[in-house]
Amino acid sequence: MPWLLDESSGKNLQCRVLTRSFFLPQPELVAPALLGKILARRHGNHWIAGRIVETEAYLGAEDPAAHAFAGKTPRNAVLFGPPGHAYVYGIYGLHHCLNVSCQPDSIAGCVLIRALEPIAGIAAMRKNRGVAKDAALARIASGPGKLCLALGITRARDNGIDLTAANNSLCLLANGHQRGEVICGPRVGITKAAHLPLRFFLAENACVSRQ
DNA sequence: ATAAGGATGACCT
DNA sequence: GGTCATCCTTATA
Repeated sequence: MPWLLDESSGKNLQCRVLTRSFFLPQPELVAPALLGKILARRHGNHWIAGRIVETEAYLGAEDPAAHAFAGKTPRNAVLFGPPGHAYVYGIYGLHHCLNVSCQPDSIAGCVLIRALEPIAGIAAMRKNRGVAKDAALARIASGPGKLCLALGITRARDNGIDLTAANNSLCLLANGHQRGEVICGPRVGITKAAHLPLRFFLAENACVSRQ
């Protein structure tokens, strides 16, 4: 049971790792459920962590915008594996994006983590991003590429990691935090199936990737 | 062997 | 709001 120091409130947060069954339902159910949960990177005894404030659901064969749509390939194999694992891919040659696999083994589906509200290791996040020591908190991890850079997430290091094991260097945690109102809307940056309301974010949260 | 095209972010106006 | 930097996977020949 990890404890995280919330650097904003000064309080210690007792957390539990999310279970495999959390990720068993369809992505459109898991995506909103992940809002308010914590994505944590551990280097030995040191934690970098943030609360998830924005997600998107990507389905399987019925979703033309999903990487799994064209079938299983070496790149997207994690999506067809067991739930609760990290699918990390490079985009535009410049950025990485982090997804969590959903649904039972052999059924594709995932949730894209799009934005975090920094909780712990905030100085390290700023350093990883290459921004000033006093750069705005709300802009540190307010996008899928930004949060991967802030937490040092890459395909080479993290693709396929089990996010439901607290001992792993990357994992997903929950604490008793009560999240705010969830808003649903169209996904960002895609051209296919762009009308589907599969993006979820916390209302009036400054850390989402756009208003 | 080669070509096409992204689930983005930073910086400019 | 527009431009551009720039890499890897995939499909086709």
